[in-house]
Amino acid sequence: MQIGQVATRTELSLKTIRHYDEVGLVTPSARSSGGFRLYTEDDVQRLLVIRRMKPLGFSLEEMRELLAALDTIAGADAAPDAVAGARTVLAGFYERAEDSCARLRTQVTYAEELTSILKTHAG
Amino acid sequence: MQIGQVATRTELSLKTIRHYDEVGLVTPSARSSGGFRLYTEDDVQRLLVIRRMKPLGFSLEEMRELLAALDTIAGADAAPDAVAGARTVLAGFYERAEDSCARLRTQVTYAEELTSILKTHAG
DNA sequence: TTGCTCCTCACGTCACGTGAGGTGGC
DNA sequence: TTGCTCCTCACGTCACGTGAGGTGGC
Repeated sequence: MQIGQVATRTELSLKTIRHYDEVGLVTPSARSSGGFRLYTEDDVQRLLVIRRMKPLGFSLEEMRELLAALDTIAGADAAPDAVAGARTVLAGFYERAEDSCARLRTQVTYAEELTSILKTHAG
Repeated sequence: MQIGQVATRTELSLKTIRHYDEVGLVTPSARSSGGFRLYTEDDVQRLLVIRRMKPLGFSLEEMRELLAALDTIAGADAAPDAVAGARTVLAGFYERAEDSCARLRTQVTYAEELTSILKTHAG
């Protein structure tokens, strides 16, 4: 799948998808002979997970760590030590994710309040 | 009120508050003879409104417009034309605010899903 | 006078956006 | 060959963050 189709499916911009490649967050599984990025279905799924993860406020580098830890746990060939380390990493992210959820819920409340204020004044 | 106290009350950083001054979003009502920024209670309220407005995803420039429009409508000395214009501006922002609210609600759902995934894997 | 707060540059950063100029591929 | 998609620089942008070096004010 070429980058344009991926952009349509994920609703991310071409530049964002290229940026994620540059920083090593989502590297296309292959390149065409002419250098075109070629994405698999799994690559697209990874981009969709990232898109959903964005509101949690992690940096791209942190999301890379988080996804790597999830991959380690999911992988059947991981060493027990690595799996334990990954679980510890995820525990840290879980704490932060809980905080982010709380913050997001507060933000929704505020956003709704302000929206209703705008409604009463809009003409 | 000095900037430090304002930062404590609003939970914004000193640099953020200074930045809002630089771009003309919230200008302190006065300066001390030595150049210290001095904020009134109204200034702080304005900062708090901005803080609540941030999740709606407007740029600082747009927030400036929005607050100016609200001021125009609230002001008793505004010309009818100006008030009508302000209402039109607010109507536009209201549309966008509704979209942002919908987006935020979706994001909360996603964030909660991901958080529960992290919980099941964290150790 | 000491200590804490504040000031203004100036440069850095994060996550992209925006062209410029060129090439791939059906 | 045409037209659309894609490529890599390189620089810009938005909303701040980070020191550096200096000063205000109780």
